[in-house]
Amino acid sequence: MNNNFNNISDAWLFQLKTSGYKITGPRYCVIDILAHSDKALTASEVYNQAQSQYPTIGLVSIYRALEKLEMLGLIQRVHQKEKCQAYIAASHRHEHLLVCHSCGRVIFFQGDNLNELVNGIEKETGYLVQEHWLQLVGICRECQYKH
Amino acid sequence: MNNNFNNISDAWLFQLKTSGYKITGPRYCVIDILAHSDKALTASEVYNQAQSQYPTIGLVSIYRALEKLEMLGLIQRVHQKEKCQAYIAASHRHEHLLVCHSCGRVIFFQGDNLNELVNGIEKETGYLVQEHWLQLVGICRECQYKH
DNA sequence: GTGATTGCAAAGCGTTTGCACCGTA
DNA sequence: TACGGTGCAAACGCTTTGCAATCAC
Repeated sequence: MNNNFNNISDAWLFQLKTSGYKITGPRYCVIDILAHSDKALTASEVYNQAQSQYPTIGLVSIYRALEKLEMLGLIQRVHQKEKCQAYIAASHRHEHLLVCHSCGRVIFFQGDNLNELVNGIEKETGYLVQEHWLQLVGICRECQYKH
Repeated sequence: MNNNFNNISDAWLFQLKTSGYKITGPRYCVIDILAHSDKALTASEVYNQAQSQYPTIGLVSIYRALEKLEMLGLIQRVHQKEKCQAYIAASHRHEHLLVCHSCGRVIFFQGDNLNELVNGIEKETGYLVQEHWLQLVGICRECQYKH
């Protein structure tokens, strides 16, 4: 296993290792899948994809790998109306999500400026606002042309 | 049972009735609890509160009542990091949520203007943005003074 | 009276835990 | 070699379903 960061997977593996965890087959497999997915995946979706490249993998290992990757800030949950248990590679910068309602593809965007809004709301309500959570839902280019 | 709309409960009961559903004890009870709560409540939280005023109520009836109230647009889910199964009275106007991270109290606010941001993102990404979802998390005035 | 609604019990589903075995470092 | 990680099976908690009894209209 090399440590030149040709891609996200390697960076994740490195961070796993330097955090004191071992690099194992199941973890490698989960990382490979999530680092290259542009759709948020649930544990069982990862499981299904994983079985072709690691047939003996157990669903439990997926759950445990997801837990660690989330703890390390490498993946994040995507909340949707129907379900909130899907994970996607986390963004390092301050970014927000745009989810395709049809195919589930996720992209990140920056550039919201909510400071003014937030300040006004703090004055109005007395709340101290700690974080904001903005997510757009729409239809991606490909799905628009499918219909 | 009267139909003058002294409060939210009555409006909800009226809408239930005019939508063809019967007004029953369990439904009345769930409506009474949710229409007067400023915190998002899960099914089992509603259940716990309900038992004092309707001791024979079943958890299943709570689930079925919540389902109908959500369908009618009278309540809505509140998404939080840990859990996304809690309901609160829905806002009619275009409003967003501000949730207290400490006590769970929810208030609504208006006045976001994301049109500019959304237009820019549509051009940039090719996505057609259908809805946006903005939620603030903070600490309410009371909880700030508790510590 | 009639059909919708209820509450119980059981099933269902996704997730977590206990444990003996295995594999990385 | 040591101990963290694995996979199986079982437990768990939340939610849904089947069904006979009940209740609103």
